[in-house]
Amino acid sequence: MRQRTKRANIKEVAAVAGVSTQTVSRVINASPDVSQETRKRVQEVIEKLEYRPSALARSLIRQRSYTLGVVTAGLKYIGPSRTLSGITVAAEEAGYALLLKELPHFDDNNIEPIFQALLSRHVDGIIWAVPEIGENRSWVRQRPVDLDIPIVYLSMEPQENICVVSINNYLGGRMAMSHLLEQGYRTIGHISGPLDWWEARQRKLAWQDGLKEAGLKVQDKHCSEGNWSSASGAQAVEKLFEQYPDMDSIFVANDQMALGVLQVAHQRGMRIPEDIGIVGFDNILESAYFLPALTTVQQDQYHVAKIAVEEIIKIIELRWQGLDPVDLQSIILPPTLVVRQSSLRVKEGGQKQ
Amino acid sequence: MRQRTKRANIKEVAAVAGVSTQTVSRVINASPDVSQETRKRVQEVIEKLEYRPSALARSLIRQRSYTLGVVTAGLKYIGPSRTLSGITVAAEEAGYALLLKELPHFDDNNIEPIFQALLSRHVDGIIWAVPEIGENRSWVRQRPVDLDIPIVYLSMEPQENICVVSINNYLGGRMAMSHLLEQGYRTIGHISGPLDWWEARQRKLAWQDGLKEAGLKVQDKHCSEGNWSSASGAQAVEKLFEQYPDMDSIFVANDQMALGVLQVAHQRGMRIPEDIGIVGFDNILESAYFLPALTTVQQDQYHVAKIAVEEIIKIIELRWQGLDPVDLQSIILPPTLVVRQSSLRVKEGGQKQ
DNA sequence: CTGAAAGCGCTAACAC
DNA sequence: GTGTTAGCGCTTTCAG
Repeated sequence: MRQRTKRANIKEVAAVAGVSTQTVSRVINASPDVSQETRKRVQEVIEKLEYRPSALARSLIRQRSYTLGVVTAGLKYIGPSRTLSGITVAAEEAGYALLLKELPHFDDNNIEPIFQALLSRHVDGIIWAVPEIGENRSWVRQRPVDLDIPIVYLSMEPQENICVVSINNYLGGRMAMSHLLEQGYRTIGHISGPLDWWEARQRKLAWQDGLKEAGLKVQDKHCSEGNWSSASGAQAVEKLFEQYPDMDSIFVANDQMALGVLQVAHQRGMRIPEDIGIVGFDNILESAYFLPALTTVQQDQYHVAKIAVEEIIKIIELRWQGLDPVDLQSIILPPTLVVRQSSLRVKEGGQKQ
Repeated sequence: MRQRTKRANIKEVAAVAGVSTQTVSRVINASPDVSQETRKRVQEVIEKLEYRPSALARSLIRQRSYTLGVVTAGLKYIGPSRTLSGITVAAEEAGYALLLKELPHFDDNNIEPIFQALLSRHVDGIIWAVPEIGENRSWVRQRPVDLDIPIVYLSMEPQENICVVSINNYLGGRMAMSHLLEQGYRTIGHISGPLDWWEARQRKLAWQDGLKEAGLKVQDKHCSEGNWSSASGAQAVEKLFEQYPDMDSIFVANDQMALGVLQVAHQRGMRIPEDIGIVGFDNILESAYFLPALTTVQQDQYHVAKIAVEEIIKIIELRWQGLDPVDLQSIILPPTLVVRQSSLRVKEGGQKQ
């Protein structure tokens, strides 16, 4: 019933055009060594037959697939999916296809099948977009050594001779702290992410160092650990109010937890930012509409992703030319602070509140 | 410096094991026609050489890649990425790899390059996970006809002889309306999504029909159109308060816009759910932590995705066996209502508020 | 049970 | 400029 036409291949085009497959190959690869007439004739046949070269066959013979493997985790959360979106945009721009794998858990360490699936499909490189958590990087020093393709890592502690592209989480935390201090807050608590996450540790460290440098004391009970969710933020802040009654502000390690904090503060009848100042991290789309609008540290995941794709392609190109880049460099990008009402205690002159 | 070992191929394995490549092929494909000893010897060599078959070469000769193309859009938003996550899980389970393409815009109609990129890499099927908007489906009746692989569509109006897997948006809207009516609300407004979205139209229709069936009147000025963002929700509700001062509740077409609504209502000193009841749609993770917690319609995107992957694989298998499924069926799944404080005006006995 | 030959769709290296 | 030969890594006949 349904008419399905099989896609034409290079042989058919060659036969119809009355040339060899090699000549067709030259035409589709824009080789200069073809006469005008031949080129035109072949192109017409290509049009007529709607011939499209097989990327698969090309990959096999060229030993180059123009495909990147992307390994991610927690796509149902907004951070990882924003990153992935940045990767798709950058890859499209660079003319690369994307083979996607999602780990079932953030701390999955069963990476062998992932690598095999990707390698058996001849990806030219891998972008490891899973955040560093616990021991889920234990393989990094071993695995890539016998790999003949490059890997670029996102969101992990930079190491010797691997390429990491990441936001500077520590700097972001310091920016949040400086802002709170400028606003006159002095007893600043912290709600951290899960401390087996590298990013969570970086942000917490910034809180500690920020206080220390301001000559303020840091105590364990001034910090509470959440799991990034709004629920955990609500729970953590309850605990913090108990352990640290004098607290006048909180640096919360992400926006979702900050949302939970806002809810609890509201229930307790606390005014924000007067009674308690709040700064989040991430700048998710909704944070401008929290009550009150949330001050937060913005990570430009699009930019990170773009750089990561460009970096890996650069390495692929170099290797292809036989030039192995001797020292792989990590790239750490600065975040930006987005000031909104939740922390704006000092009303400045022209300051839009 | 760095030692990179090229991956072994089937020839090397055959040579080392002292057999032909076909025998190796039989072993890796678990064919029964190999003697125990030969099999064992070959397997040992495979281990030693860490041989892994090339999926690429296999795809070429078998004309089957065990790879699905996924086309998505708006990955930076939570809906599309939850869907994608469901697809990755289901595909992994089924042993299929995923080639990912993201359209630059939701209403992109330049689909030819997308198809070519996917087809040239020999995907076995395509999951079109872009919501139906405006004319971005104009190609559906044409394009797939001359395609020799199946397509399954998500989030679109079911049509003859194509396979759509979707949540029943209309039913979800009706559930929201029934709930509000049960709670005694009578003057129910609606904030719709952009009406060029099929899903937005379905939800609005449910609002209209819900009112009509309850014997209540429907007026244009009782509805305002947003663009799914919190900002637009805030704007839409301002307009609605003006146009419909008697309004006692609002069915908002998604949770993000509902967040904007909550903010405006709060600023106006309105109590929720007493002065105004709010129901959202989507059940995003944060909605349980809005102020107050948001009643909403839950879409199980994981389930939709799982069904979609299973369906497409079923069709692929059938075609592979030469049995073209004559009539492609669409599958429409029911959502569920999640009741929270924002709409709970009637305090029942055992009802947890 | 095993192997030889052919070929999936394309391109590299060489002839002419 | 163009065609021929060989082969990427694998599987599918078909002999034996």
